[in-house]
Amino acid sequence: MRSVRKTSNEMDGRLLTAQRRLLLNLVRDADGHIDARELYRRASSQDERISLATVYRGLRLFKELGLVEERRLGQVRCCYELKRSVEHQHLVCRSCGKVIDFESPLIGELVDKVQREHNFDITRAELCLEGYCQQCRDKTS
Amino acid sequence: MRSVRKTSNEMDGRLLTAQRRLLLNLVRDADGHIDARELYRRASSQDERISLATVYRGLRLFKELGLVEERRLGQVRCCYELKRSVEHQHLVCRSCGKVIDFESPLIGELVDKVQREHNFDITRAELCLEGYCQQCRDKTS
DNA sequence: TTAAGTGCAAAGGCTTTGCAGCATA
DNA sequence: TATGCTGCAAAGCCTTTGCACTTAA
Repeated sequence: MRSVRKTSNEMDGRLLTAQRRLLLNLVRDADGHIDARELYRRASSQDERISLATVYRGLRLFKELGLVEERRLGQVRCCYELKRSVEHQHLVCRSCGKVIDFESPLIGELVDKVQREHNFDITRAELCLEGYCQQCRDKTS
Repeated sequence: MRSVRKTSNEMDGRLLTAQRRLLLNLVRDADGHIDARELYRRASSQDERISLATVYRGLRLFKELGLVEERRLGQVRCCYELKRSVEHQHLVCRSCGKVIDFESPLIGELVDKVQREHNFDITRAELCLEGYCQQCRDKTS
């Protein structure tokens, strides 16, 4: 196994091994919305010896380091995506499964308001809107 | 097994058996935010012969009939609650696990805006805010 | 040399399913 | 009687863990 010098302190003293680098790259390339199983499938095609345990351990580490975020889309399983600087939310088509990212200042307003009204210190806001996209509506009508 | 005449068409031709009535009552009494395991625990204390399979089958049926809603709070497991007429969202304390329901007109505004901008027909909005409540902040400071 | 990371297989949760028996219409 | 519902146990997922081996500092 070859490991790679960590680029900065982003790995916080942990090793950026070949497996972890591969996983991070795949999460990045997936542009959000990849789940553990699919990540394993893609990783296997580039490194057939990688194990599912390594995928799960990697994802947990990335979460802990704040590199990757875990989100739930609709009622399905967890998806992972690279953490970005701008907060965003998800819009999911219940028919074709397409996921659209969006952001809105209304979320911030809402968070502020709820914080004040309920005396909470809010650290995370996760909104998932579900419905049907234009194309899917066209198909069924 | 004793079953009960369905009160209206809310069971849509399905039987409102003693088990299902018990489960619905328990979900109602829990006032939202009960998970399958806890529901089974409480149901068992009133009917020790009830099985976990019946709980899961009941919950699935209630969901299909639109009597009960399944929600995810934070990154933990699914919770179930009676469907209410007014849409509401959840605020969860990461420390003590307390769940507060809230509603806000900003959600509706946001949904409208996203619908227009992305040409979606939005059928469901699920927002989960996480953070720390006043009491938990007081304790740790 | 020591600590960390990996693959493999086994074990853990949670949830669903097959089946035989029971209850209800 | 025919259909639907139940309990039980087994099986299915997804995820975590124990262990021996490998790698990197």
